[in-house]
Amino acid sequence: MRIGYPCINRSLDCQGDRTFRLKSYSEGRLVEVVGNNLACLERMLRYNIGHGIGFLRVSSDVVPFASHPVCAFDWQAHFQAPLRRLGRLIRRHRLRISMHPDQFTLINSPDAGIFARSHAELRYHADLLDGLGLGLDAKIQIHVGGVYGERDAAIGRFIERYARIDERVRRRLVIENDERCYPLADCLRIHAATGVPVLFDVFHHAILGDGTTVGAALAQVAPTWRPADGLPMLDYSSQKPGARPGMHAEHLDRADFQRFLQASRPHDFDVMLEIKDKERSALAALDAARRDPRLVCPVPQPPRRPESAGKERS
DNA sequence: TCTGGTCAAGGTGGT
DNA sequence: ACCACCTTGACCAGA
Repeated sequence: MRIGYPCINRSLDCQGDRTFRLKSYSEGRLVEVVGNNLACLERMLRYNIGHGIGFLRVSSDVVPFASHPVCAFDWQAHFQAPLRRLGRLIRRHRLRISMHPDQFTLINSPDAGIFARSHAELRYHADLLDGLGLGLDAKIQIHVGGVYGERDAAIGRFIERYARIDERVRRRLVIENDERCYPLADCLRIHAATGVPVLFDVFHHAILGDGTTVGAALAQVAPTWRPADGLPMLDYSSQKPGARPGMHAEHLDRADFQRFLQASRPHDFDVMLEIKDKERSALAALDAARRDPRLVCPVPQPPRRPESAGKERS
């Protein structure tokens, strides 16, 4: 079990998801922002290594407009060296990486144009993970999509479209149960038809589920991940007190997290904390899990010769 | 320099 | 048909 947080580290004075307006798109601007985002990603990775955080969701905004027609720039070639370097850092410390394209990525839309744009967006995510040189355990998680008034047809369309997606996307793609449209049971049904692994969202399941316990749900989800996919990934959050059901908490609810750790035994997985205060909750979760035999932390920084110690950080 | 309206993309659910 | 919400900060035009 590794523990992680999504996209942003609030303790650092850098943002790895900086973007700009489409209207002000230029190659110069793109290069500047991507350079910034990669530098900040490196700082997040080093922070995580230093703090025992083994799992990170990389922001979809690392390369703004990457899947938009306006972007004709070969960013993969231009940033090949830094991408490779970050990838080596990730692999050396056995960090787990995921990405989560946003809600506009809908492969089951009846609109062929929306599917095409979503496919392009997924290719970008795969390009970034490939560019980092990461193994197939680095996943891209999406939701099933919309219902469009006909669930069965919408699920059928997902299955059809999945077969048409590029292999280099498909081998990284996983689907996640959501809190409005598609509960775990639907995801498992889609898995049975396609083989796509199912990423279990504990909080969504509590809102839109059939009452299956966490333990029983994990027993169903675990076999959907093949060995090459790595450990199953999970999303965990808890309810923001007093807010509309479904709102993510500001801080880790330690007691709830410990109940989750208890209930999830003996299954092993990597858990992503979808909680607003990001790395602070990850640190609290690490502390809450410190006696859990499943917990693994990044391999500590190997000792370095003094003259090379400063180089990689510059 | 400051401020607030606005930002690529879609779908759901309420009125 | 239309709007708020999801989620979120920060970009950037205009004062």
